[in-house]
Amino acid sequence: MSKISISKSVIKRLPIYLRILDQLIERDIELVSSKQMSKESGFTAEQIRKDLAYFGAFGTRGAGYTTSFLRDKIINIIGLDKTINTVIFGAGHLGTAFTRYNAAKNPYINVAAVFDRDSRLVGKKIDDIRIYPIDEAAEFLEQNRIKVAIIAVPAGDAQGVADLITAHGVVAILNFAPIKLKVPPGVYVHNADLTLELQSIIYYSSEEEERKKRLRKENGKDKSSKLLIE
Amino acid sequence: MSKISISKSVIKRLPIYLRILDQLIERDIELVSSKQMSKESGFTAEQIRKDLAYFGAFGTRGAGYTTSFLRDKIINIIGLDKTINTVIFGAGHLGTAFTRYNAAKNPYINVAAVFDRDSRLVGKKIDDIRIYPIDEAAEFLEQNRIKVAIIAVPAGDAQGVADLITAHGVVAILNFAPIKLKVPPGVYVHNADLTLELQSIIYYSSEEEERKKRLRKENGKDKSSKLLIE
DNA sequence: TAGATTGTTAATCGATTAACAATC
DNA sequence: TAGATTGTTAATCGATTAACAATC
Repeated sequence: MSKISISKSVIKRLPIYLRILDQLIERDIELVSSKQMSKESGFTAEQIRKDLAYFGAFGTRGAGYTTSFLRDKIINIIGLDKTINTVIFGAGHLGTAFTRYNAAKNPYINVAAVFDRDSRLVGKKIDDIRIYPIDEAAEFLEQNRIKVAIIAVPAGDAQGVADLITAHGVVAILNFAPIKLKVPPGVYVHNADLTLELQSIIYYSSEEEERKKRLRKENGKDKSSKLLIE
Repeated sequence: MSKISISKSVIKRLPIYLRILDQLIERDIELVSSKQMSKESGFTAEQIRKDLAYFGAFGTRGAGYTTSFLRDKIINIIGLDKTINTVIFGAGHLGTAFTRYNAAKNPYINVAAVFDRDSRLVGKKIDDIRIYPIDEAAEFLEQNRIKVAIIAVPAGDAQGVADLITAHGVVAILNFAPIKLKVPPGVYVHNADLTLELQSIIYYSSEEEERKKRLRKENGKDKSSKLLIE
C-alpha cells in the first residue's frame, strides 16, 4: 500500500504524454505504440514505457496503448480528473497573459480568480475572470478549497503572497517572481523564472557560435587538425 | 584545448548564482563562501563549488569567492559579457508581458525588436521597443546578427517562425508555443510551456492532499499504524 | 503460429554527495 | 600555527538505456 515516490522527471513528462494523446484522440486515432509517442515527444520509447509502468500496465502487448484509456489513466495520475481551480496573484502583464493563455490552452485547469493589490484594477475582468482585492484572497482560498496558485506579482510582494496563501490551504505554487520563496514544509514550489531561462539559453547560442568559428578557422588552416575537434 | 561538454543541469544553475552575486554586490558584500551561496540558492555548497570548478578555480581557500570577480567569470562563461540582442515573435499578451518583464528584470539581455503578423500592431511600441511586420524579420536578424529569439506566437504559427529564423542565423530559441519545434541540428530549443508546468504541479498538490488525509485517518483510528506511514 | 509491442529486469551512464588534501 | 574554505577525487545515488521474456 505504501507509494514509492516517483521522480520529478517522470512527473514532468506526463503532461506531455497527455497532450500527445489529446491530439491523437482529436484525429480519431484509437491505438498508439510507445514508438509513435516517441516520435511525437522526442523521448525514447523505452523511457515512455518505463514512465507509464510506474503507475500500472496500461498497454496491450503486441498492439500498443488505447489512446482514450491511457489518457484517462494519465489524467487520473496527475490529478486532473476533477475540475481544478487555481488563482493568480498579480493582474499585471504576466498575470493577464497567463490567465488568457491558460483559458485558451489548458482544458484541465480553470482560473477561478485573479487578485491584485492595485485597487484601480479591482472589479475589472480578464476575459471572464474577475479581479479581486488581495484582502479577499484568504476567504476565497478557504471557501473554494484552492490548492494551487500562481504568483505573478513583483519580487518584493511575492514572499508576502506566499505566506498568505500557504496559511490558507495552498500546497503548490507556480512562481514567476525572481526570488526563492520560503514556504512551510510540504508545499511544492515550481519556479518559472523567465529571465533565468533566457539567460541560460545564451550559453548555448555563444557556444554554438564559437564552435562554428573554431571549426571555420581550423578548416581553413589545416584539414588534419579537424580530427582534434570534438 | 578540447572542451568537455558541461551538463545542462550545471548551465541552468549559473544564472541563479549570477543573480545571487548581483544581489550581494548591491549590498556591498565583497566575499562570499559556497556555504552562504548555498543558503541563498538552496543548492548544496558542494554542488556550487563543483559547478564552478568545471570552469576554473575562482575562489580563495580559507576565504571564499570575491563576489565581483566571480560575477565577471560567470558572465563570461554564460556569454553575457557583450550586449546580447534578442527578438520576440508575437506581440500578444505573452509577447508583451515577456518584453516588459525582460526590460525590467534582465540587465544582461536586450529585446531589440518584436515581430507580429497582425498589421494593426505594426508600428506600435511595447515600452520603447517597436513592433515590426514579420516579413522584415529575415533582414533584421541578419543585419543585427541575432542569435537568440523568443517564440510567443500561436501554436499554428510557431513552426513557420522557427523555420524562418533558423534560416537566418538564430541558433537558440526560447519557445512558449505548445508544440515540439523541428529545427536544424545544432539549434538549441528550450520549451517554456506554461500549461504543462501548471499541469505537472497539480500532481504535487493532490498527492500532498491525499497524504494528509491518509495521515489524519490513520492517526484517528490507530496510533500504532503510524509507523507504517512513509 | 508469426509478428509486434509491452512490461520488467539488468547494465550503463551521469549527476550529486561525501570526504579530504591543499592552501589561504 | 590554527581555523576556514576551496578544489578535487572517490563513493553513492538516481535516472536512462538496453535487453528480453511475456503475451497479445
